[in-house]
Amino acid sequence: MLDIKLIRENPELVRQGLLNKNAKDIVDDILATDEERRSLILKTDELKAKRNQASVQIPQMKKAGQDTSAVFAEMKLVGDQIAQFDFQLREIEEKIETILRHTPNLSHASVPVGKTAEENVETKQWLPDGFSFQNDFKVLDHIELGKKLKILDFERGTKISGSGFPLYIGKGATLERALINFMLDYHLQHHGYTEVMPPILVNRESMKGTGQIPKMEEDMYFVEKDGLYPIPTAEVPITNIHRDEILSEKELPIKYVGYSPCFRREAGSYGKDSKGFLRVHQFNKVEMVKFVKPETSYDELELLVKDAEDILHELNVPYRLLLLCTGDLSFSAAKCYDIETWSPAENKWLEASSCSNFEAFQARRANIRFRNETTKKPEFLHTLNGSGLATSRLMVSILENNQTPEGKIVVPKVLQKYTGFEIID
RNA sequence: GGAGAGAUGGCAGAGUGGUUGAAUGCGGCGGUCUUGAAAACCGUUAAGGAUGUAAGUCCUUCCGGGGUUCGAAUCCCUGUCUCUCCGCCA
Repeated sequence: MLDIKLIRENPELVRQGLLNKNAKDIVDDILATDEERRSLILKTDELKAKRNQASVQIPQMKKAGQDTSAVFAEMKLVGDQIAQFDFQLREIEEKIETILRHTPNLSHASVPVGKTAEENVETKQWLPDGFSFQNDFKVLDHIELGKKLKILDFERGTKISGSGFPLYIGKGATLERALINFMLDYHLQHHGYTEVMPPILVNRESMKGTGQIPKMEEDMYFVEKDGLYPIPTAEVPITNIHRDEILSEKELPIKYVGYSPCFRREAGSYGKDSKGFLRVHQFNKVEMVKFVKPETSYDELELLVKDAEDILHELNVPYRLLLLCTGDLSFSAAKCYDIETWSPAENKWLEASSCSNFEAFQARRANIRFRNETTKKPEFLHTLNGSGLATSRLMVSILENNQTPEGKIVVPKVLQKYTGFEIID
């Protein structure tokens, strides 16, 4: 959520920021409504002060044996008026709230201005030793490999649940589990995170806190009977760990890493890019979430990206780093790097991680603060998160890049102690 | 799922209609004492909003929503959550 004070004090800055993010310009609407709100507050506060004064006087009058009926009559009227103004005020505040909740975060000054993904900036490409974009043999895609080696069964997954629900079998399931464990362990041992295993059904407040709701409500699964949402990412429960809390400055930064399955409806995306693992309704992800002091959040973002990259170095997976342009940034993000891994069969880069700084946007929505030791006042902290990483697309790259001309898969060295086997054949 | 109890400040915990934004304890912060620390003692310590250059002034908030009343932490209705017992159960 944007800070209404920022809109009040820097309307043109906000206007330009929203334009950069391809978002609706809500500035004038907000300013007018806010004006209305404040004048109403002025009126009600005055009446309430009057009522409070009477409340002090009445007991005194009673004690003195004076007649209070005139005051009662007057205060009755005052009370009715207060009720009326309060009702109006609530409507206005709801209006402001609704607008703000539907308004995306502004991007950071270092983010390139652009309309679409075309204008994202590739900032880095990392290729393993001996890697080549050309192969001397015909590479199979992950679906063919999965079928041939009996490690992935998309047809049966469809039978069990529907399309987009992959079934891992045999060494495929083991490899997936190995990958998750390796990533978790690596972040714990090398990057100083605290492991969490969060609930994977969350309530509406939590979904609002991180910004999936109301804007992206249609893309979310929903268990109507209990009012719970299967999480689209562990970012939701993990960020909400500290919802409505005031943390001490000493505790920061707090860094959590956690594995969870992720559920996304994302309807209306069939055909292109939707086969196999490329777009699924359920996938596994190791997620990193940080709660940090505002002045450190951009340094922490760079570290977060590095943490994700380290995993790919260890796995020896070719990847590139993209700095998203303003128009391609997600709703809540102020700055975001995507990490894309190479798929030789698709002959393209696949997004496997997204590392974002949300600044105070989520913290304001979820009311996550820390007490500034100098001023002694609570302030909104900054939240960040990044996939470290999502397994499904990463699995595409691992399978395809590690296949032999005979169609076998060589398990990456670092995963072997987790899988217990070196080759899938 | 059934029955009962409860939800108050950073935490614990009083308060059952009128200077109660809220006793008390703990914790935090500042000070006295001390070479320093601890202990002891003294003081201080909620959040949000409106207004104002500021000092300040005012308003709101005792789980959420609604009601009764001149006035609600306190009474009534309702929702949510927590705990205890029973049932079911990986």
